[in-house]
Amino acid sequence: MKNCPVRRLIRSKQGYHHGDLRNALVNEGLKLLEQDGHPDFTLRDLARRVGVSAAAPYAHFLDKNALLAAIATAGFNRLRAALEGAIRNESELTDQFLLMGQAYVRFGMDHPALYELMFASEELPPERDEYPELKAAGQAAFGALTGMLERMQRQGFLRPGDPEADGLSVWAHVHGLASLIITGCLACAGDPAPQPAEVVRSSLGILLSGLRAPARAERVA
Amino acid sequence: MKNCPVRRLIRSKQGYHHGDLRNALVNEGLKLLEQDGHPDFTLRDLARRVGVSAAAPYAHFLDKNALLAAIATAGFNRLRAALEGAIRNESELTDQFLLMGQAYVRFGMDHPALYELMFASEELPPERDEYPELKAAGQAAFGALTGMLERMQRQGFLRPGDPEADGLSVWAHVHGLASLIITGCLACAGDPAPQPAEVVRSSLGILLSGLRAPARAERVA
DNA sequence: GCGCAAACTTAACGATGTCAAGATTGATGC
DNA sequence: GCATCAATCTTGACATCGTTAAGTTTGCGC
Repeated sequence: MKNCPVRRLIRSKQGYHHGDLRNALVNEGLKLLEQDGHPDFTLRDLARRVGVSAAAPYAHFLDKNALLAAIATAGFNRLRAALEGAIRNESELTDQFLLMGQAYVRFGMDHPALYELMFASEELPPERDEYPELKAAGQAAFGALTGMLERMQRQGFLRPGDPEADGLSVWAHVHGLASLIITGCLACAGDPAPQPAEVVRSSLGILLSGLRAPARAERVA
Repeated sequence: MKNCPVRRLIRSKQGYHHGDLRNALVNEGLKLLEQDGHPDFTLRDLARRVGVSAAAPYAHFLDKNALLAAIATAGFNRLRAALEGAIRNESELTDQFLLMGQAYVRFGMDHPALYELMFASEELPPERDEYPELKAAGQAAFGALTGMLERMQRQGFLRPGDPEADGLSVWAHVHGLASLIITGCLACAGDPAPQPAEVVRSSLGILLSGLRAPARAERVA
């Protein structure tokens, strides 16, 4: 970002100074998550792949956790893009709920390691305020959900309600689906193992019914 | 289990042989998860607390992962007990859905570290067949959900359907809620931060509406 | 062109999971 | 009652990890 690191990278290729190590680490981290499917990689290995020493990352990240937070931030940005892309050029507002829900779960299935990292509170502490960019990226992705819900409510495809509250329901639902699928729990829940795509479709159908039905009075305290 | 380890424990207190190290490790692990709130503890520290050397656990567990699987198994047993206990002595079938759903999420909130471990696929590999007892305990907990749904369907409180398919929807939903709360994502999703109990109640209400509504024809392929 | 601060390397530290080798013990067969 | 054996535990070691301190290299502003 600052001082045009790309130019420096081109100029001094493979010199003592890498030039754009920060982005290189994040990108290589994303690549590494993609290829071996589990979110526990080694800082040393990552540095090795980028071609720097094991201590070099500490010039750009306070911690290994800070690097993980940067990778997770990139993950939330990609998730938001996936959600928005799923309903782009889709004029039928009715279908957008299922399309976006399916896109969410598919993102988790396609990038399980990245997805797990994004929601791992072991490494990324629950006080996500520690990483403002991560928090903002997560909120932006969530905004794609609530935005879609708000449009559907306004057009009468859903019962009127607080888009943020309903968004949390939808988020929890699709996140739960993705998480159960990734952790292999869904495969244990039936014999024969349920088909993920089928479970997602029927499950989203149930939730959509609930979001269409008029809000009912609470029954249980 | 075999050879009545408890009697041996009483007899030879603190000798060279511990007597019931396997259970002691699991129980101390549960206690450790409870007290420091994050699921990454050290095998050496656990052994230290139980009063044995760092290598002693390897007489009872192939791996650190195998020990974690045993702890997670105990966690699923406790979860099932919590779910069943939530609707015990509850004659009103109508309320059981919300009661059990709330009990599920509360279990996650009350035991975040244990809950995270139970669903961490980093340590516990997605092929959970590797740990048959863990798989069985998870299925049993899931059975508490489907059993409740089946009773409600039979009594006409829910629209008829496949209890297992509906159970997966409910499981995904409450798991998603618990996971978002534990990881701190829910706290980031609003300003001011939404109250977990309130989100859970309204969210379960929406899902319940969907499970009551007659199944609709699919609209989207 | 000089100097300085940022970006890197090397070397080391403590801690971790794990293993091989040996010590200790309870239980079993005679 | 005693030797034996397998299970259980300890000791000591190994490679690897995240992280830090100290020194080296380099680009950039003056």
